[in-house]
Amino acid sequence: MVVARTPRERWIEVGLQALADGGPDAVRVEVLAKTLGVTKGGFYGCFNDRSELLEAMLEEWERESIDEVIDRIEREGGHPGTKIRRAGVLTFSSDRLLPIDLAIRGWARRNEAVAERLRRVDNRRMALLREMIRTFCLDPDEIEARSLLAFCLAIGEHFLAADHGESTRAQVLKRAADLLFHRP
Amino acid sequence: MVVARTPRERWIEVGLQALADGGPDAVRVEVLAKTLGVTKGGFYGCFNDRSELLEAMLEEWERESIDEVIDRIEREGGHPGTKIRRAGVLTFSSDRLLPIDLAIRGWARRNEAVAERLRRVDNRRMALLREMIRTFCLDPDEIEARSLLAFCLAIGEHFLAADHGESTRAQVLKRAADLLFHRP
DNA sequence: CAGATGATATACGGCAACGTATAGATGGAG
DNA sequence: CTCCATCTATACGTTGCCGTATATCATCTG
Repeated sequence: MVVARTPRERWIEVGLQALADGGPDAVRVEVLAKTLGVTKGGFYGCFNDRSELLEAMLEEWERESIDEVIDRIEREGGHPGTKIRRAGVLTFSSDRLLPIDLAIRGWARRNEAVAERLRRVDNRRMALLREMIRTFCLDPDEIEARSLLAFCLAIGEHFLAADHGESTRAQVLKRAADLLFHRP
Repeated sequence: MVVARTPRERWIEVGLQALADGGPDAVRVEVLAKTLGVTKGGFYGCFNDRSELLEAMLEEWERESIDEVIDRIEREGGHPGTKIRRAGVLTFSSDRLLPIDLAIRGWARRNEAVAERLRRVDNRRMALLREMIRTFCLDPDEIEARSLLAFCLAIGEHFLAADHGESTRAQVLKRAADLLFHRP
């Protein structure tokens, strides 16, 4: 068995990078090949076509977003507050995962299969948020509302262009998080 | 002077529709022509090239989003709560403007010129939110935090795929809005 | 009614990307 | 060292789209 010089995983890796930088339409086989310093020759040995790469990219993203992040924080355990904070750091502070995450959210609006995967990942994350907020809030409806607010803040922040006068975005985010995560 | 059968505005209109449906990469001159039931012949009489159409689309969107929505609610006046509610209805409940708005947000992440326009529009909207929240909240930092939360909720909601158990998204949104818009 | 004017259709060349076919290179097995 | 399996480079045909050039067609004007 001759080893692949450019294995499947590398195509997926640069594919996710291209997705993060330019959306799904920027994931072009020949462009990825150039990025890797090869031609597309080997690509069609790993994948039947471009759509199969897109599928594999989503698979990998879902795996990294759930298996790696969530399973890892569950394994390390700790107080719910610690856990959700660690989950936030692992996904939304990751220079790697965050741009991919945002790109996939835009993609999901136009593609039901992508939306389905996103739903699985988002439901896991919402479960963590609820768990954390339940530690200081009793009303289930309010738990749900605060969880949605927190999630929307984490995501929506990156889709907003507004300024905040003297304050920085980080300062306003901090204050907003305080409102959500402290007993009313 | 012979009238244009397909004037500039119609290209912009179907362009915005294509943008809403498939993002900026879906705005293809020949595709729009087919949508309009014509060929691209007349297109290059209205625009020098495709990028000029994209520019004009953004111009039109900014105009509709600010001049029409904001100026209109300012003119009609009323209590800040009434105004911001009317503004929300006019933009975020619009089957026309909302999908364009969301598409532009994704686009802005990859294009500085688009981000600049979005900033102008978002700053106007944030100003309305602050004005409303100031009616029941005194702390300027908290006003800013609540405004950001409200805006992120309105936008982020559409980029989230999570479910809410027995509740509907609309119910959770209602409760979340109550948390933000009522005196602490 | 016959140009003239201006909008649109048609035809063209070019480019970028897809997917296929084939030839060549490379590493492991004997 | 040689051969074979397998991966990759190259070349090709096709498609979709851009932008240009030119022909055609509709409408206004005299």
